[in-house]
Amino acid sequence: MNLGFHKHDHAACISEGVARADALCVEEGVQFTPVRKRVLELLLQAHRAMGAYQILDQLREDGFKHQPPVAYRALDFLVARGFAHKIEKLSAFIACANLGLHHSPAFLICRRCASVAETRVDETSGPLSDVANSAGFVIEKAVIEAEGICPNCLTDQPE
Amino acid sequence: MNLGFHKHDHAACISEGVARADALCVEEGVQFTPVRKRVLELLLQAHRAMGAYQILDQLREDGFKHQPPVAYRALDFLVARGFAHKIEKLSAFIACANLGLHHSPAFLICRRCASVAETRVDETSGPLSDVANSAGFVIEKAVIEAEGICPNCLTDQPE
DNA sequence: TCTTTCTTTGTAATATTATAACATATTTTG
DNA sequence: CAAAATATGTTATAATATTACAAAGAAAGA
Repeated sequence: MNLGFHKHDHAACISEGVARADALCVEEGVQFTPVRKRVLELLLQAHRAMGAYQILDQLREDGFKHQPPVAYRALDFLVARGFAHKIEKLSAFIACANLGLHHSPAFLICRRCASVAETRVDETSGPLSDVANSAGFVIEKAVIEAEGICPNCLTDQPE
Repeated sequence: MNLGFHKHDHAACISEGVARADALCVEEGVQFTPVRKRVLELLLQAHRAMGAYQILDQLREDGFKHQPPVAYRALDFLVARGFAHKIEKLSAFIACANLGLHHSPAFLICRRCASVAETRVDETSGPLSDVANSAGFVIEKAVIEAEGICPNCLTDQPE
């Protein structure tokens, strides 16, 4: 699986992501407004987790309005539709790497270079679901965030 | 597995928890100071996730000093030793349910009654480790927090 | 088209969570 | 005891997030 720990055609990945989100918004009959689009672009461009206030700074530079709710609203929209995810551990946001696929994301966060890779886990099976099922707990959403060292940082230098 | 979604001898669970932490601190040669002990007691007593400022309020009532660092330091201490855990999704803290056992905790968070159950998952196997291993990512710590509805709230009433 | 309704945006104020920095006190170690 | 390490007291502030309400814009029905 492509975990994002390598180089790729980044310009294409931005435009494709935006296009896909655009199409999904049309399908669902929701408005992909300029701020929302711009925030998704910023996240795709950054290709890393960004804090809401970092996004806000960028929006200001772009001439958008820049009070906190502007960023949080756009982020809420993107997260609600699965176009972006919130990394709880970092209080930050990242563009979805599998835009359009309904999925349950899991993240590998490098504590050295702060890169974040998105992967998927099976929600319906696995140890967590087993425990939940036997306890009678109904899981609706799972936050799965692993911290450690990414392959690049492992080989680069000793810590 | 006891997931905490039922009644139990709570007084005993508090005193046992504190005693176990006390013993572990002696073993490791670290100081289980009054604030640290009191914060663990509060968490055990509450039997739910508490925010740092909630803890701070309790400390104030107990006559402890109550600037934010007082709570955060005690919590850092407890978390570092596995006596308590931080629930990232809630920005809150909870006493460890398996105090003394080295383990990788996972949580089931009820979005209706806000109860939090701690369980364990195997760190070394499972889908997440598989993905990490094949990508060459070394996992050091995993945040696993499932949100949903607990058995009590499921049976209690419709949502 | 009109007008009603729903959704989105603008803005100010504030709430919540968390840390930095530095002085002082206490405990442990040699 | 002196030195070093650890823990606490305190002020200030940083970083993250939400509430509340007014205004603007888009969508839907008559």
